[in-house]
Amino acid sequence: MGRSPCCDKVGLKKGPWTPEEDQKLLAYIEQHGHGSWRSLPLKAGLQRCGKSCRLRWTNYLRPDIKRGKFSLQEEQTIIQLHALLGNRWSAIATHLPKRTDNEIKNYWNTHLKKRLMKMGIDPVTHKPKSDALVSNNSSCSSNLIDGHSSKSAANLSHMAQWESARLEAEARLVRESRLRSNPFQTPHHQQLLLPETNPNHEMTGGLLFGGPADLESPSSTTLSFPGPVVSVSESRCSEYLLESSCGEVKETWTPESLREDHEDHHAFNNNVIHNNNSAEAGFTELLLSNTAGGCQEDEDNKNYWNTILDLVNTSPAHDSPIF
DNA sequence: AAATTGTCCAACCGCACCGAT
DNA sequence: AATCGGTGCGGTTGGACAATT
Repeated sequence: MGRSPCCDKVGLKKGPWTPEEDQKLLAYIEQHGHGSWRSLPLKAGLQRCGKSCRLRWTNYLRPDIKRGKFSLQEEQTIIQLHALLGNRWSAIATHLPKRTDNEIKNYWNTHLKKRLMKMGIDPVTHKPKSDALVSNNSSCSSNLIDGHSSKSAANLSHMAQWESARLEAEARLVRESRLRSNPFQTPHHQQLLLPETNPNHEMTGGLLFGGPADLESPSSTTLSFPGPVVSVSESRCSEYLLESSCGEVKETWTPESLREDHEDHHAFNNNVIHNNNSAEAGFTELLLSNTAGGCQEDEDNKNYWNTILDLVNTSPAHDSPIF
């Protein structure tokens, strides 16, 4: 389409921000909210493009940012979520309060990815890099992972696909909900009014969802499949998750059946996360605890995650100065 | 002590998405 | 339906700093 640049680059400053610039940006947002990022620099007296201001704010100046070393718990969460979501940093960041997607991305690239590789685990697939490596070394800890069936891995991949879609919607809701509670939020953008209480919330996939009357979700979630692009309902995602985790998928998911889901995706849009806490805690819990059914695949899945986490936690490399 | 190499992370860039027109 | 502006996302870069030779 050939878009015009986000701002006139001529005369605009690039590179590291000075304390004075930070102060100007902070002061302006505290007083007015960011409003339109495009027009902010001029109003705030900054020689920066709006995009640069937004980045500086979201990754550095925002008051709700935690800086410093990642805790073991945070590392585990990142690894788990990355296994399911891949490089969906913003979705992952949703589950790590006060961490930015950029920070998580950097931490993954500089620490966790290397650590997994050193352990012989492919950081992309989260599986041992080669079967040969495993079969040739029965004492190798990665053997524990590879004992896991390919069926389970396939299930995991399906789960990831669905969970990914759900998380996207979830992340959006959480972001918007946060904006609501953020005193510096833009006054007219992205405002979302969540009900304070919900008399009939139900557990769905480890999360609390309100009834249809709760609110209209800002957008649907779209998945890409071989075939038509469809939207699927939250309830269907959860069903699928449960089915997959037991290895008992009851039906083949054809484009037609998925299209049916498109029919009721409105119901998905009407589902709402009841509050931030349940939204942020829900998924990880689901990941590790939706094995209540007790079927073999459940155990396999649980073992898979436990093994990854154990490996990371007990790896000598973990304490090595290399990392 | 100086030069080289490696690591980290803030910031940039380009693209995609979404809503408005 | 097409276009446009605003924003968000993920990949990449480059400079500062640390470690090593």
